[in-house]
Amino acid sequence: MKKAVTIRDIAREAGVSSATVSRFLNRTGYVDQQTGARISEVVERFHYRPSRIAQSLKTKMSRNLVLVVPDIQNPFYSSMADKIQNLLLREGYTVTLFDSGADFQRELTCLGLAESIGADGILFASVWARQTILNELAKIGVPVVMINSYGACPFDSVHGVRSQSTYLATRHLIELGHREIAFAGGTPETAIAQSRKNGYLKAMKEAGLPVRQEYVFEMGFDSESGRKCGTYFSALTQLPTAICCANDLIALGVLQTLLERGFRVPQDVSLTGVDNIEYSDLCSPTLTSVINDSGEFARLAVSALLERLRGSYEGEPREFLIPRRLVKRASTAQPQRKERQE
Amino acid sequence: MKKAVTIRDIAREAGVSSATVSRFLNRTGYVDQQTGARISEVVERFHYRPSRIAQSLKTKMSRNLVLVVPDIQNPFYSSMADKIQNLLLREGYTVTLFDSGADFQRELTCLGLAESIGADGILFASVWARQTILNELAKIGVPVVMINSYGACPFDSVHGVRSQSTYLATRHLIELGHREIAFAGGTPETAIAQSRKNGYLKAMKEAGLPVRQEYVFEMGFDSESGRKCGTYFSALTQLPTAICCANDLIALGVLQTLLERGFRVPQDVSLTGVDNIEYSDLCSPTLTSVINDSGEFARLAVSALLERLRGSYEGEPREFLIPRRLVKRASTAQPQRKERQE
DNA sequence: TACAGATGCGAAAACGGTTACACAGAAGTA
DNA sequence: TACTTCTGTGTAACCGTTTTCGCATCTGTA
Repeated sequence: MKKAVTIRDIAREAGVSSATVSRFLNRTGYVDQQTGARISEVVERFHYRPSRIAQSLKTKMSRNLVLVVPDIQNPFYSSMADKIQNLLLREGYTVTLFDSGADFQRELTCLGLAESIGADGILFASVWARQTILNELAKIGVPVVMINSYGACPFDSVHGVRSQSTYLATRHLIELGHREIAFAGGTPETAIAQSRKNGYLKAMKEAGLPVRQEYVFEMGFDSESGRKCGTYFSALTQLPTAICCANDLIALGVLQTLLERGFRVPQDVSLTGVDNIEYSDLCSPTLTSVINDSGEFARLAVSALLERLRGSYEGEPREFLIPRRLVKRASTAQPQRKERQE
Repeated sequence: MKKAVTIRDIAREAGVSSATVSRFLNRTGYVDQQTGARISEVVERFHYRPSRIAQSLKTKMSRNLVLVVPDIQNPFYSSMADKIQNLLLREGYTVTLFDSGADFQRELTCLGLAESIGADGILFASVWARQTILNELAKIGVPVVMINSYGACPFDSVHGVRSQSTYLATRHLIELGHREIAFAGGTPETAIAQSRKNGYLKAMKEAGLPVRQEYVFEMGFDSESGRKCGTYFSALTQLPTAICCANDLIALGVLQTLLERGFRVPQDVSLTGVDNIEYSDLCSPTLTSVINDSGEFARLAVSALLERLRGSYEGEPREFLIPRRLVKRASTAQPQRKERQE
């Protein structure tokens, strides 16, 4: 039902052996000009394409890599996925993309799949980079690059400077004069949520500002969570003057909810996000954010993986840090409401 | 360097033949309780996973499908991709995702790749569904479902009702009282851009409204194009009172540019998009749009493809039409400026 | 002339599974 | 009892490549 034409068909038609065809196609070993031309012609005429599957079986190289992301609908990841795919395609690799839904079990499932489809390597943006996961990865035995999974691991990894994003955002808010700064966090217990929260806490602590229990709200990393978050904060008797969000999607959700409720941004409350996704510059007010350069993530992750695949680097696990930079936009301003009276 | 443990290792260890192991693993043919348990144990102990590659070679089924989209960063497609992937994973299929960048040559490249990796089927959101492409698809010889590629084709296809989206949007604007309605189109010459433009033209014609040359601007389907578009329109001596955009990304770009230039939306100009992406409800003013249910696209496309794969449907190509629905939001209102004086 | 190396090619053995076929014993049935 | 059918298993061929040998020629050089 599928392909009918094999290398042997080509060989027969061209009057040579399949070995010669193979050698010609892969430019490995000698083959006569004439013969080559003949093969070439037959290949063309038969619309022959060698079966990657058979090749993989023989060479134990599938030239297929697996990329696992927690949420392909998050623009940071879709943009990164896009760039990774382009970079790898150029090197002759295809990419099988899995969306783990930020779920621990599904992350494991994805790894199982990665193993059975015979991926040559794995790019893993894991939010649950626990021991179980790391063990599983080790068992598979192919090169791995961890993306955005904070925490020690025996693989190459690329991520932003730990806690820097929310730290920068919170510092910015503090410098503007805010004292009542809330935090809208991501999926609790994940390393990345932890890291983002720590950045906020660190900045607050450094400034000698207290962190009020009710000013920390943690849900998920999507805009829906942001909405819930916005609902929660706007229901407080005392609205914070600023909210530092763990990423832009959350911030957008918060932003919308606040506007719906009649609050003004940034007059009533300032807002910051992280990732600098396209939409943080398309909403209004535009969103102050922290650049998380998905292209840079892609480039570093891919080049690290390629080096491992080629064997051009075989040393200790490397850690690639990507510096962030704050982008001030319209959603942050000096606090205009009176400080709350105690 | 990669996997070492094969089915024969398991067989030897369990004291049976590889045939029995295979039968047990695939629940095909009889195998004794005891024997099964023994195999199971060995499989576990050796952390054995059958090689999908070898399986594919033998069965001529890779259980891998290819999905080609024009722009994975477009939320409509990333959302659709996500849903498609989930649906197919449940059926035991993995999906390899390609981003064609809405480029004709790359669409061809993707098909070539799909063929060589031995995809069992193809879900193809093609913007260039021309004869060359259709021929190539036919040559591959696996089931194909075309997504959003208007125009006759010999494969199952799923798309919105032709021209309906922008037609609904334009009608809405007309009903609000607009007469000077501009159109911000997508990549010219693509079938989908054509279709969207036709919807606009049709509504205008029906209402007896003239379409002014300078009120039609066509670029691409992304927000950057939208920005260019916004710049263009705002430079006109006479701004239209409404702009119908070919999708939400364009609309968001237009929206931002207009706001930057000091125009008010919808007071100075009303704006509509298509797709109803998440962000059309997160920006402000929220964007009037036309629902393009990516989940419905995913479901229909997947079920059509599965039927073909299983052979449970083998008849003529089917065309699945997905109806749209307008979502009125804050970006559209009655025109408030005086009609232009001629 | 003789020999080493380069060139061109084919036979056949893998790679790791699936499956058609064969066979034997157990169970059911007439 | 004699037959069929059902169970349970092994042998071996095969899927479409790559690749190791080995064997010819051909070329250049001493």
